[in-house]
Amino acid sequence: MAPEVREIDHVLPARAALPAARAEEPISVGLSAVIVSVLGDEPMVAVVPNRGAHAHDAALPCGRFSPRQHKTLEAGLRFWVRQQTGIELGVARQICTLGESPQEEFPGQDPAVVSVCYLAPVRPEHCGEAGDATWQSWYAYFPWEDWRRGKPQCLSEVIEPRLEAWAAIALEDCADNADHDGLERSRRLRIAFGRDGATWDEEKVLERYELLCEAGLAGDGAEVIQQARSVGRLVPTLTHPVLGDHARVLASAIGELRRCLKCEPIIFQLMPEVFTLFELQKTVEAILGPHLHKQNFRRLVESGGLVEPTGEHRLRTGGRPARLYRFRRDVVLERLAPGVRVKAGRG
Amino acid sequence: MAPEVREIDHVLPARAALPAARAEEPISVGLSAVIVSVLGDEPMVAVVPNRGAHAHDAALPCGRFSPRQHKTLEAGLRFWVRQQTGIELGVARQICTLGESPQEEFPGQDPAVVSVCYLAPVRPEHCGEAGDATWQSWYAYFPWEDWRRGKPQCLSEVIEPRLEAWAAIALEDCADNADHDGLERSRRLRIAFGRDGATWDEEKVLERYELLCEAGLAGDGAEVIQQARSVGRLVPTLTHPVLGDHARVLASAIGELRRCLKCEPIIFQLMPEVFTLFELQKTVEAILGPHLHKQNFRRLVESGGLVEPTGEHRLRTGGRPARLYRFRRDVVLERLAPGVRVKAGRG
DNA sequence: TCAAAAGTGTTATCCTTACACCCATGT
DNA sequence: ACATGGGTGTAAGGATAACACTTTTGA
Repeated sequence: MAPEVREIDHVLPARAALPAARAEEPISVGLSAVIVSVLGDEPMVAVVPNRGAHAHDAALPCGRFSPRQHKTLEAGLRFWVRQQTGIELGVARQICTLGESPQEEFPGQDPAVVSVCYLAPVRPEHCGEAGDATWQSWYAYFPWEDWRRGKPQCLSEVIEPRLEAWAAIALEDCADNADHDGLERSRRLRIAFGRDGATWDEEKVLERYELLCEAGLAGDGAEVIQQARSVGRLVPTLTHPVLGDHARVLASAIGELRRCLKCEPIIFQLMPEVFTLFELQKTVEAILGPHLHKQNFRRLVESGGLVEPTGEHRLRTGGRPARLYRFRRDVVLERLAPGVRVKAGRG
Repeated sequence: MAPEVREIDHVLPARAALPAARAEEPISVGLSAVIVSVLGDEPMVAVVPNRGAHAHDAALPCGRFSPRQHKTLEAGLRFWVRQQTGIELGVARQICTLGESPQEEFPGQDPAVVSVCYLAPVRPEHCGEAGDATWQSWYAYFPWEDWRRGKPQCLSEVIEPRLEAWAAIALEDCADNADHDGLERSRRLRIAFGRDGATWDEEKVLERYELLCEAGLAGDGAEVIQQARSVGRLVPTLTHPVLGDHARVLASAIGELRRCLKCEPIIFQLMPEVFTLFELQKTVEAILGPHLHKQNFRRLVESGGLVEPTGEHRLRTGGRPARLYRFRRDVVLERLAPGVRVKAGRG
């Protein structure tokens, strides 16, 4: 073949001459990181102060991908995270790529942005110094996801009634095109929020957040906080700090973490080298909600070959000294989906 | 805030003045689609003729994302797929985003490419006219993944011996830095290919492909085809047609499909509106490999509420007429992970 | 008549769930 | 002493895997 044929061609074999395919169109590629850890039984995410134009209190660590400087997307991510938080990431897994169109008001001025988003678990012992970054409980952003003390108040008292109303309105307004909005809304509600006999699925974090946004209950959030205050009782407000588009990314990341907790040993990337089974359970529960009672959880994890005792013990646990355990790295050779196989649903 | 503050800032809050963050650097964003279907018990992927410089016989349908023309990444994807194959996509799920650095030989000439890749299942009845595209069995690219007739020959006779050798060489060469290459290699081999007592995990398609590439057994492929022929018997060659980087994408997509088959009703996006349980089983087996015998599969899927009988029957099945079934869309309201819960492993 | 596929029924086994109960430490 | 968490045993229940067997068609 002729030498002037360009590498790019194997990715774009056909119709490269169409206007849609001009290379000159400037696109910038962003990288964002959801850096999670569990500190003192609380699931945390690293956020950095936001200096942008929007009324967001904080943002996820992020930056622009520069192919000249970084060989891979992940290398770029590590660079920005190191820069902004001082954290040296271990593993990072891609969760999604979002496209954001340029603002209508300033056409041609902003390059369009595509954001590649990552989930990066960090052990608690590496969370000490984090530069400008701070750790924030992720339930501060999504209080309805926190079932550790039973069903959250804000769900029953604020979210559910208002979502029902929102679905009902749609039913009246467009009763004719049923499968489009009306029926769809209440159906989505049932699925995402476990209404009406359906079960709450802790993995559907993004679905729930998107419904709340559509219903005006999350997103910019101002309206909701007022609503919550007007109830007159102590009601958790929805979305204290505002993350803007990054809230969607955080929601995806939480969902993904909850999902893969069950079939991969990813939980051990959030644990210190040695730990007690109780600590492990608390960490799992921080992420998923309460699930198993002690005895069964222990059996599950020990007889499942996920952990092995170190022989050491930990004193001052509040009770009897506890055996210390470590992750048994060989599980991945023996079992097929070596996660914490807690059953989705109550426990 | 001042009006000249740009929208982009909320994505890039910090250190925007660093050289790494220049907006002028040209990056092009590609979109690729792995369009899968199951035609006559064979899992297929849509490929288009490759007009590029490389010796690839074909490529996945793909194109460049143009934010001016398409509101979202998915809209862009649909555009290119329609253009190149005539197929109107139903659902499409993102599977990964790959970064590809510019070629060293032509510095500054090629804009760097980031590819966002999608998996799109298509029903067999929509596969008739596909423009320039053709349907290719995905096992043509990855014959070692096809366990429908037992363990594939090419695995035992070509791949396994050569991979073992490849791992052994590394062990000798660098016996000192054990955890880096040597031990790593044989460990990865065990995990990906189920060697040495470990079980074959059908979901690890990408891991296997990457190992084969590293070992020189896949990728450009020429060497392997020679090897396979030299055996003298009828041995399936590895990677007949060559897809270049798109093979990685295809591998990811197959893995993802196999994964989510088990916990989502995605299989029904590959089935016609009505079908027999046998057809359903054949489709599942085409994707995963053989797993359950008939009776248990039927019970699983029927008592699991995934399907409901239509009341109709299909004649000329080769045997007794079979009941026709349809997908019960309400499962998603009742069950938590409503997939075809076939156990990973033999059946 | 036979092969092939559709169906029915039953049993053994494993895994999960749930409950009851004892142990060791710090306050 | 008692609260708190650590740790053991065991029985009930449900889901799955494996088996054997009958039915109905087309060639």
